[in-house]
Amino acid sequence: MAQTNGRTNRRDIYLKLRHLVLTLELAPGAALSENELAASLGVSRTPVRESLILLAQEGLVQVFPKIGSFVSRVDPAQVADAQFLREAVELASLDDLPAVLDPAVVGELRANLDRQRRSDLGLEEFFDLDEAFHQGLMRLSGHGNVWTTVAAAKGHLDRARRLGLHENESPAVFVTQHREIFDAIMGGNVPLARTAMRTHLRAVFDDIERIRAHSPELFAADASTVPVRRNIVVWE
Amino acid sequence: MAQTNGRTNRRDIYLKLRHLVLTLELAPGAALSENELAASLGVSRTPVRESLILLAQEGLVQVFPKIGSFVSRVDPAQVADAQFLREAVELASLDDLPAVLDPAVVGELRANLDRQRRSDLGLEEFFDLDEAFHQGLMRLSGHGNVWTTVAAAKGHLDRARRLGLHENESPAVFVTQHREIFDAIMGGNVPLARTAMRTHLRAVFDDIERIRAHSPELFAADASTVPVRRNIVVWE
DNA sequence: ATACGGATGCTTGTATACAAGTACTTCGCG
DNA sequence: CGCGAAGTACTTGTATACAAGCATCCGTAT
Repeated sequence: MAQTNGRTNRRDIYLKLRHLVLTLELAPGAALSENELAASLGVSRTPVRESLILLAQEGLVQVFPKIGSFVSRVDPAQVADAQFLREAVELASLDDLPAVLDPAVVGELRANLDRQRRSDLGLEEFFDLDEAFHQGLMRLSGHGNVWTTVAAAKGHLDRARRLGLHENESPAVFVTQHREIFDAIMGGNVPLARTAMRTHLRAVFDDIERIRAHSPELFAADASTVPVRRNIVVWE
Repeated sequence: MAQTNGRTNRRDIYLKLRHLVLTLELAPGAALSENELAASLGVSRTPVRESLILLAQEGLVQVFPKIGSFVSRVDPAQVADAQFLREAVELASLDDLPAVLDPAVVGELRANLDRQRRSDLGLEEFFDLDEAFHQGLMRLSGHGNVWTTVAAAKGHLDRARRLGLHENESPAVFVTQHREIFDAIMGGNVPLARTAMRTHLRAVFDDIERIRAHSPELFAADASTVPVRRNIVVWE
C-alpha cells in the first residue's frame, strides 16, 4: 500500500515497529528516540524517522517537535471510533454477500476456523487468525481491500483487545462466535449473521472499561496527556 | 492527526500537495520530482520527500524507487472501495442519531445549506461545503472523528467526483439532495434519511463509468500501469 | 536505414551535518 | 538548607552529500 515496489529499509523498519507497537512489546507511553532506534536497528536516522512519521499518521505514535516521540497511549475515543467503523463496514459487507460464494475463500475460512479450534492455540496465533478471518469475510463480498483501511484505523482498538486478552483467560468464546458467524453465512441467513457479528464485535469492545480500570497508565487521559521524557544520564 | 503540535514545513507542504492532487491541479499520472518540488517550494528535499511518503500511504501518489514519483491515476477499484466505505459509515451514523440533536451542529448545517443554495456557488466552494456538510452529519451522532478516516480513504473518489462535476453542469441536484437528507433527519424520519443518503451517494458514484469513457488517460488500467518518466533534455 | 551499446543525467534511498529548542541537572548564592 | 539561573545533553526539523539504478539519447557499426 505505502510502497508499490521494492524492499527498502524504511518498509522493513516500518513494519517491524508497527508490529512492536500493536503487540504491546513497545508499551503505550514509551519514549522512542530516532537516534536510539537507528543505532539498535543498524541504520541511519532517515528510514527510522520516515517510519515514525508514517506511524504518527496512523495515530500509533506521537511526535512532539524538539521534545520527543512516544508510543501513543491507548485513546478510548479512538477505540470507540474504530469500533464504530469496523462494525459499520463489516455489517454492510454482510449485506453485500453474493448468491454463490467464492469456494476458494470459503475453503480458507474453514481452514482458518479449524486452526482456531486447536487446543494449543497461542495468543499471537489467535490474533493473526482473527485478522485473516475478518478480512476473509470481507473478501466474500468483494470488499477485501476495504479491510486495509479498517485495519489501518483500528490500531488503538487492537491494542485494547490485546490488553483484554492478556489478562483474560482464553479466546475460546471468540472462536465460538466466529463459528456462529460463519455458519450463519453458509446457511444463507444474513440477519442471523448480522446479529452474530454485532454480538461478537461488541463483546470485544465491552471489556475496555474494565481493562482501563486495571491499567490506567496505558490509556490517554481526558485532556491531551503531556509526555515525559526519560531521565538524562549525564555522568558516564 | 499526523502531527500533534507545531507548524513545520513538512506539514505545510503535505497539505499543499494534497490539495493540489485532490483538486486535480496536479493531474493523475503527472510525474513529480522531489528535487523540482523542493526547488519550486524553496525548501530542501527532506520535507518534500516526507510529504510524498505520506501521500503515497494514502494512495494519492506512487513512488517507484530509483525511477520516479507520480500522481496516482484514478483507480476505479479504489473509488468503489471508498464508495462502499463511506456509504456503510454514513448510513450507520444515521442509525446512531440521538433523540435530541446538538443545536450548535444543527445551526452549522443549516448555515451550510444556505450557502450551498447561493446562485453564485463556485465548484471549489461547493466541494468545501459538501465536505463540511457530511462531516457535520457524522458529528450529529458523535462520530465526527471517524470522518477523518473516511476522508483519508476517499481521495480517489473525490478526484472522480471532481472530474464528473467539471464536465457536468452544476452541483444543484446534489444541493437538493443534501436538503432532503437534512429535512428527513430534522423530521426524525431515519428510514427516509437513509434512503435519501443512499440515493445521494450513489448518484455521485454512477457517473464514473461515463467519465472514464471520456478521459481514460486519467484512470488506471486494469493491470498495474507502468509509469512513464518524462523526457530528459540533455543539451541546454 | 537499422540495430546495438556506451555515456549521461535523471531518479529515489540512505547517511550525515547542522540548526533550533526543550528539560533536566547542577552549581552558586542568599 | 532552599531557591534560582546557567549549563548541558538530548530531542526533532532541515539541509546536504553520496550511493545505486534505470531510462533515454547519441554515436557507431553493420
